[in-house]
Amino acid sequence: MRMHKEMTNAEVARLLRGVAAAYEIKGKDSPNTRFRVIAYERAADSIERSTVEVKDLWEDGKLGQVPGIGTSMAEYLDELFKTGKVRHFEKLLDSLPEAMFELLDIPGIGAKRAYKLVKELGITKAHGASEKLLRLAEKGRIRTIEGFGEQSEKEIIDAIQGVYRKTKRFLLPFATEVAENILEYLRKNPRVKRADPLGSLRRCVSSVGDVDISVASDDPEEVIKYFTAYKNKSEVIESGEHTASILLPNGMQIDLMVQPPDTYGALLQHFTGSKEHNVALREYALKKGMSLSEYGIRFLQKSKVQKSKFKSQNYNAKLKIYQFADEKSFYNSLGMEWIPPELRENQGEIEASIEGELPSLVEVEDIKGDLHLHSNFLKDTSHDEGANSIESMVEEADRLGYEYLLFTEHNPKIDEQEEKIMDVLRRKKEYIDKTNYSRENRSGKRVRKVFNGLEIDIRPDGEVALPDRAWDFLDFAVVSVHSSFRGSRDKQTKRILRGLEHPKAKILGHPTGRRIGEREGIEVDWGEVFEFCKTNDKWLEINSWWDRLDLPDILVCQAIKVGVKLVISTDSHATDQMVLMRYGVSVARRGWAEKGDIVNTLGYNDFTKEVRI
DNA sequence: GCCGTTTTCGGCCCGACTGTTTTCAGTCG
Repeated sequence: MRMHKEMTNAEVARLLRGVAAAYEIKGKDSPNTRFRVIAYERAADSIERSTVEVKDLWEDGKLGQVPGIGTSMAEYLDELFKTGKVRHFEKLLDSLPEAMFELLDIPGIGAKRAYKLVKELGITKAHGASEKLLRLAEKGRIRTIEGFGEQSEKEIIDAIQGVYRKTKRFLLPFATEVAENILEYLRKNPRVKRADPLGSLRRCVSSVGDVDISVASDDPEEVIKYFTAYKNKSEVIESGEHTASILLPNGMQIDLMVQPPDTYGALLQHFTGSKEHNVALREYALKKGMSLSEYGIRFLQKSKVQKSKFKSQNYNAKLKIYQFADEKSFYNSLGMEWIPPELRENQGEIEASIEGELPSLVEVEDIKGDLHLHSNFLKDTSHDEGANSIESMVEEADRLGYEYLLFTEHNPKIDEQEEKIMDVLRRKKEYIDKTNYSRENRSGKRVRKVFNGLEIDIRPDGEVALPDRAWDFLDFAVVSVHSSFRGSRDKQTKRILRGLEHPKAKILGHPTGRRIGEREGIEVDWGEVFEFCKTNDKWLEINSWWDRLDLPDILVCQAIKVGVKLVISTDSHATDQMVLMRYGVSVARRGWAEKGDIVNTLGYNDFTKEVRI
């Protein structure tokens, strides 16, 4: 396995997984090996999930912040980043065939099987090891190895071929919409008592692999029959007693699980995850003498918990397990508050829940205005024009119950003559002033204000793409990066801070610039940007656009800790996109945001005080 | 090797599935 100084998180994680595999094979005799392997795997998971580069943390002397990295691991990483290698790891890895490590990527093959396959089949070249394995499998060579058979040979073939196929992930808004159609269909059946999304979809992770759904019903057979009869499917993959899977024409797999209403709570809890949340929850319960599973809670003999708390619960004497109809009673029985699914990532929510200090998360209903809207009023803008009129977007805002809006068409192309730019912006201001006047008086019931803004490019050097005197036409504006996404952290940080210089540059739009599945965002010293925003009253946007969802949840969490104010906006380019606000809200919730952290939850009067215009 | 609301020592999540197994090992989520 290659090591070098500039290792990314993914590479470090891969290295640690390799070390875990090596220990699994070499340390058979030592009783502690099992846990050492787990420790390395946990550290790898933790590093892979971290949005901050571990190398940067190391430079700042903050390696200890990463969960799962203790004194030994920190010393090894220190050696790795300093010298480009870890002698201890090299010694361990060099004594094993290099080819086995590539096989670890194949589902169903772990350390032991990878080692055995490579040894028995004499695969020596590390590069292309899985292709070689595939060819040998197709020749029927694997079934001859002790511990393998025809079945496992076939599985290995499927798995290797599948590696190159099954990588597709779906964006949250898309998966949610598909799932909701199916949930709606299921709920129409009178035998369905409850139907819920599970897994990453329920936790509102920004992209999801497959869609899992659970149903509470006393008649699983009937529900499965009904589910597999869903019209908009391309095939039924599997249909059993309690579970079934269908495939949709777009390639999305929908897995269904049916359970009786009495035991539905533990099931919902278990399959909502995350894995890390569940592991931490079970470890906590274990210390109190309780064992948790998808079936309920079982008491260990040494348990000191008062079982009186459980009196109201269903006790299944045969299975010796307490069963739960809903999640709330499950968590409550552990002495905890119910934890919103968005928080279940083992990021401190368990501790907060025990202390009764869970945040009161922001909700869609709290939002009082949309601050990023593209109408079709301006032509020849630097990027996409909106599809609909200001009027139609204002009508939609009324329907959504908003009290104010900010129109933020892209700035006019900068190479136009300055007088021309001034002209169109003057016309827009006059139009909005006029419209507001008539609407406020006519409505009678509620004041609704339309603010005049723009979304202005921050150019590579940090200058904004607008003539200085044009700012006078605007109430306040969004500034955003739309180009030059590479570039050093230092340069990009300076660029952002300069872009926010003007007092009316109030909001930093889609701050990282990422497009999920397309490109990474810009590299920025977020700590510095957060401090700047806090001191200078700038707001960071959580953009609800389906493949942006930007700020990402983890940065939301960090920003809030510093005390930075955020806004949630849709970046709508058409009227029917304004309902996408819920996805921005879900990002905020995953970042532990409360109503008070989000500026556009303020009513009109408080908002104008906050924006100071 | 990590970690602390019983612990700085002594623990370490839980169950399903699969295969080659006559009682368990490996892998996964």
